[in-house]
Amino acid sequence: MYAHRAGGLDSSFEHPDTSSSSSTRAGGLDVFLALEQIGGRRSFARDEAIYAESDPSDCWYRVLSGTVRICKLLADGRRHIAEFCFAGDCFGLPTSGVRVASAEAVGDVSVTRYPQRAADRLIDENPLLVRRLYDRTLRELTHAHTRMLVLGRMTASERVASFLLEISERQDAPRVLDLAMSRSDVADYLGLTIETVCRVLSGFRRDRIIAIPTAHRIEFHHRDALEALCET
Amino acid sequence: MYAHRAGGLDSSFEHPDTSSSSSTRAGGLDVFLALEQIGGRRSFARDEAIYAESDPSDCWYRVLSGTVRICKLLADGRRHIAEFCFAGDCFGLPTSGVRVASAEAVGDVSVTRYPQRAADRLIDENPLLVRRLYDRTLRELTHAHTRMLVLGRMTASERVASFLLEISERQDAPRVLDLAMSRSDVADYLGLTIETVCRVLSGFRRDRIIAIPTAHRIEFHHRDALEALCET
DNA sequence: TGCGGCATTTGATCTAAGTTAATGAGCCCG
DNA sequence: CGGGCTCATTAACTTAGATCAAATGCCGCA
Repeated sequence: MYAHRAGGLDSSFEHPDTSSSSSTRAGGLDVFLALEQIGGRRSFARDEAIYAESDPSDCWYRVLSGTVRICKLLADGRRHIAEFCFAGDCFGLPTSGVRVASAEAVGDVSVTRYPQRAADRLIDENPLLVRRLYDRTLRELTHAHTRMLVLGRMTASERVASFLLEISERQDAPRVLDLAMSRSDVADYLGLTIETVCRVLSGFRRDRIIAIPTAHRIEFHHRDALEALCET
Repeated sequence: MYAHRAGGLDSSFEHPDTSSSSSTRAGGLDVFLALEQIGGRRSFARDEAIYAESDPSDCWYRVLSGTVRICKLLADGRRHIAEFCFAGDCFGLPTSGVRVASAEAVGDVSVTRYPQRAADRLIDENPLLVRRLYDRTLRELTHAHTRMLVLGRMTASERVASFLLEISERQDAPRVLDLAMSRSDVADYLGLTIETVCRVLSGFRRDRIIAIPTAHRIEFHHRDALEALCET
């Protein structure tokens, strides 16, 4: 349930963990290295927009450092965060010519930017690359399905527990958690309000399941209690 | 908002609408025709399982006729429907060796079944096929993001309105809607209860936005009112 | 045509989470 | 070092939607 690591926008090019038996090299050419060549580095400050909804979509990105949030807005300002992207994660892959969500820097962020045209050419030339991107996207889709279950059917406590475990697994730190994002980001990711997120976290702390030394640091005392909460 | 057609598990092989400039033919071989060759036909009765969660995943499917639901369950029986698949839609594409959701026939259903091994071989030989599957999966991911917004941030009325419009667009019938699925399926798709779905539909009927001649048939009288409800 | 069973609808409460509001804790900058 | 931010937390109250309960309607079948 909470094992999102393989599902999200993660998995670096360098450490593919797909079931594909294909080698990374094709005719002596490292296709992923080639992809790195065409990417340019960009930096964004906290809360800066990387792209906005309805922008033309002519490139995609990979996070080098920091955290990115992918957001969708309703007309009245309600916000939903579709995904958080950490170092190694890709985002903004093209589904049409126009962005269907915005991307913003949670803190200071640096990314590699891949122009669509050049990446497309590379993709057309390198079947392995498509295969890799395809496998990655299928895993993202699995993650999306898990998130739908969370948003559609889980209680506030279950959502927060699954969030803590998900982020912890993606950060690969089982005992402690550094949250780059605000309570408001967490709430919009989980379909809750800030206040509910706070109340649930305080509840977990009262029950000695976690400690919260500072607002953005969580220590796990009874990880099993959190795991029990989001058992499928 | 409600324009899910391009997003879902739809788009037949015959009518690709991707931005890929590649032709369907490679060296005179129609790769999609080849894919059809390796598929075997299967039929399932109403409520029959096509596969179950945690089953080994050694094939995938394409709907020929009828409607399929993709479900995930929580330990205590809470259910979520990740997707409805109609004629032409694919489902059960492999993300790992094990099913992460179950697939069930909503009514009587017939499908084409593609053995994983043979399809994989075909995919390794035909870069165009991966490219097509990749594009399709990216569109599914976009649809999944829209669904997350619906589940995370929309009210009951907005969810039901977006559902009616989504299904109507996928069925390509703008004035009338035949729902293959029960109220319970709709509720589990939208993260609501049966009763709430009924109440919202009754409300729409009271407001003369729709008519409900039979429980499984909806007529649109003021489509614009539904569209206004789920304006992003 | 009438009967049984299931799905749907409607109504009456209940409650989890939202809303509103007040307070507290960092933290940046002068 | 201290004042004024913003963000987080806590508490009081409200509400949308869930739950519980009771018709109602519809369809297959004898």
